[in-house]
Amino acid sequence: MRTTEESTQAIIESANIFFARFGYGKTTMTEIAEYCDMSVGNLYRFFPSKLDLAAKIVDLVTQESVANLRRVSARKYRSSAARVEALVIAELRETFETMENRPTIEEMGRIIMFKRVDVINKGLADTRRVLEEVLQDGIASGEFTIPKPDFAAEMIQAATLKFRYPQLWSRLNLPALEREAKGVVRLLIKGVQTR
Amino acid sequence: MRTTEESTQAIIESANIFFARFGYGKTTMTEIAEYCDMSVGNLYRFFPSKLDLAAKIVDLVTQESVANLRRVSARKYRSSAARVEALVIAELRETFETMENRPTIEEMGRIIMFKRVDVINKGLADTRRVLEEVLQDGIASGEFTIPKPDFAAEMIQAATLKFRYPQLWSRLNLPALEREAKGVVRLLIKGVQTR
DNA sequence: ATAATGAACTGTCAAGAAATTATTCATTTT
DNA sequence: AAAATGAATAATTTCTTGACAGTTCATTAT
Repeated sequence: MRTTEESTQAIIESANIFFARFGYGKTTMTEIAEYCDMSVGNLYRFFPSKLDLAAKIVDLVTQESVANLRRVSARKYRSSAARVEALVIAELRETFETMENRPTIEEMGRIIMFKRVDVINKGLADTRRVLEEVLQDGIASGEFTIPKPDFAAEMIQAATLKFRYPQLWSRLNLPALEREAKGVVRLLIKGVQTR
Repeated sequence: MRTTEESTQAIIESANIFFARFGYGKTTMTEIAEYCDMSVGNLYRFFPSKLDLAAKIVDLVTQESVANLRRVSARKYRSSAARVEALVIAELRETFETMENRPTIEEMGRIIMFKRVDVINKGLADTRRVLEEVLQDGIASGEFTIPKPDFAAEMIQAATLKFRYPQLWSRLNLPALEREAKGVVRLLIKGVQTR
């Protein structure tokens, strides 16, 4: 006899396994339900639709990604500028690898992007917060002069769009993308460095 | 009795009309040929495939767009920085409008992007050259300090990806996109301005 | 009364057939 | 010989229909 919370967790785990393995489209709600010893009708008492379940998975994947960026940010760097660069490169690598090696996850992300953009925007906002904290540190240390760090973080995020899931718009390989990302980041950093 | 050049031009005009009106997929080579009083077999003596014909149209549309950017660049501005901003905004507006009001052209551009990326890259290179010339002017006037203007132009182009055909990745309306583009451009410009 | 079920209902997908269109080439025209 | 044609060939798209899957709800179980 499971609690509501336990059932919810079991469904999420089951969905995670099936979506990752077979993709969103090929996974049926019936097999997700069966995997946690539940009827498909009962599953709908916990999640109102298949899309909502996928949104939850994408949200969890994104939070995992944000946590990873925080770990990258927490390492030792010689400057806040280097820290910003490390964040952008980390995100480039992670999204590049997702598209290369986890196509089912990437496809699900794309579906969520069209049908549940709020989930994507939340992920972007969380990511942006990590970046903003780094900018704040740079301000505190005197390295950066930024009137509005939240706005600057937003601008940097917009300017580095090309380096998230880059295969969508570029045929460059990862080393070339990293070089380009570093070039863009250097230019942006010069725009916020204390003169 | 037409010359080869005249026949080629007639085909291009015919294709332009039909592709713009009905879209690439819905237009048949037979109707393009008929419109210029030619058999469909003869049409293939001028263009090896339907895709090649579309690539030519996209190329011409792109050259038109580059010429427009040159006109924008040629206006009077108080600074090279303002000129760069005007270029980015002009491209944003033009691509936004194409997606909104000329969906058949946009769709054809997308097909060419996947199947004939060389045409797209050529268009980007031509656009970048306009930007580079503006950067060169800024260097000559002492406004900018840029070691490699061709590289800087490339970086600026990468950083402003979001503002070409923006509806592909954003739900913001045009005014909001312009504000964001200006924010990004200001940051980039601060990265190249003479200190 | 609440929780769970599984078949029915509704909507979507996929495979195969039919229709359409891109392309070729044997034939005709110039 | 070179240019043009239009039907044949090959490839792609569209349509049809049965299968499949998302979702609901009458019924059963707790």
